[in-house]
Amino acid sequence: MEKDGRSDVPLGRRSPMASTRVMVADRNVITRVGLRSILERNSGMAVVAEATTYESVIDGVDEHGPDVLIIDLDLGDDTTRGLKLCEEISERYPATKILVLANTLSEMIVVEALRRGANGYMCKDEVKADELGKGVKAVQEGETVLGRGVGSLVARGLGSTRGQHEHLTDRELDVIRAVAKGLSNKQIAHEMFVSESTVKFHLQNASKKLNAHRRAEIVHRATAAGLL
Amino acid sequence: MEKDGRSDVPLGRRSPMASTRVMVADRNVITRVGLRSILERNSGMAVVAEATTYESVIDGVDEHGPDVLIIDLDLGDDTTRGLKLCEEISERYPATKILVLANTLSEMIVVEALRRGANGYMCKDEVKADELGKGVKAVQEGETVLGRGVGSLVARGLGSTRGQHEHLTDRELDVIRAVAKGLSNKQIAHEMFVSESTVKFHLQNASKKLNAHRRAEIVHRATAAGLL
DNA sequence: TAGCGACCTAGCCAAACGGCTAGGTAGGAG
DNA sequence: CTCCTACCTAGCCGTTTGGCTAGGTCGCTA
Repeated sequence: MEKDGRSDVPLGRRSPMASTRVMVADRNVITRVGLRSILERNSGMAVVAEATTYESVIDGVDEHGPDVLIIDLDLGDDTTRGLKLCEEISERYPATKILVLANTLSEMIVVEALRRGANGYMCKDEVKADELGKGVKAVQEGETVLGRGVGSLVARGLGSTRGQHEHLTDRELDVIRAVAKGLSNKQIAHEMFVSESTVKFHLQNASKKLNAHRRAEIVHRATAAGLL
Repeated sequence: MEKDGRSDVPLGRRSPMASTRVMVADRNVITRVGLRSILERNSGMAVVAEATTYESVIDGVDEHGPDVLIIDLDLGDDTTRGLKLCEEISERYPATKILVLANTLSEMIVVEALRRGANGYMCKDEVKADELGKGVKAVQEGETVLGRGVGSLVARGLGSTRGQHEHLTDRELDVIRAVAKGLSNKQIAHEMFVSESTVKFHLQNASKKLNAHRRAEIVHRATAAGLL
């Protein structure tokens, strides 16, 4: 990506009267440019900063104090960091509203993001152009926005499971990643310097949290949830 | 998406002298707008058509006969259809070059796409803005373009495995999908109206093709390859 | 006609897994 | 201090796997 992972930009040449100052955090250039086009051209907003790495998001928010931060939680190889970022920003910069713009739709990620301070959640592949501007405006005004498909997903999840998946621990994630590589419990134990029993223990716990009963399913669900 | 999955657009108001006419097929509005911005603004190209579904791609190519088709193979829930599309277009419309623009990077998909007539392969998250224009121009001129990371991926794959993964059969895919759901061989057998032996048979074959040794790894690899 | 690929079936055996019970430690929060 | 969480370990037992060999039928193509 960009040399320092961040790029400042002259603000709103298209809309000098822009009422909303937004910052975009996404590793994908095409998406950044697309968002800028859509928001500046149609909604009279100004994209005042961009970021492509976890590190640079905070800096950007601090420097430019945007009204809304549009962020793809997956800025590296660990979506968990994106969630932590939500938490940090919503605490330290409450004036900046957060609109998550995700590639994939995972109930777990949605509720986690919302719980940690995100004000909205939309899915890139579902959203229409005009919904973006409306969504940004809505979160800026304090509303909580759930894009197409997201709302029903959450509702379905709450109804069926009463919202307990209480996120996997670091250790459990480690084990799952090893399982995905095709390792046996014995091999994983050796790799992690613990006993085979411990590996089975973590796997059992992960099974319950993910509501899976076989390691293949665990891998599948964890992948779908973007935890891998 | 759009009502009919396709939207024609007035061509190249920014560059009346546009030398390259490109068509964009991607379900994601943001990406479509972003590509348009990048290509028309910086490279003097014209995006003459867009498509968001498999069905509408052929129509678009047929009507507009673009020089280059930029396509995300994942236009629905079955990447395989994207591959078939490559084949069909490269056969029926040899004048239109195909540049695949993928979200994820999978050696298997890359070589399959190239084998079926794609002229280039780039990864959305890796590509830089200026590389897009250059890439489009290059494929238009008959070159084969592999974006950042793609080239080394393919090279690594060819060197290590001599390029044989000879794609999974329908049946194997069915079994793998069932495995991902956490079903046992017995359950899968019952669901597919075959014997448990058959399930094991397909799984064994899939294992060899994917170079995996445990079902969890099979699921993981198949997922990574976008076959799920 | 022979050959090939995709599909289906059977049986064997050691290894791996899942599900459980029943312990243990260390650190943080109330 | 006590509760709670994350972490670690042990053993048991029935089931499920992985890997193998050795067959079979279709339908297509050379």
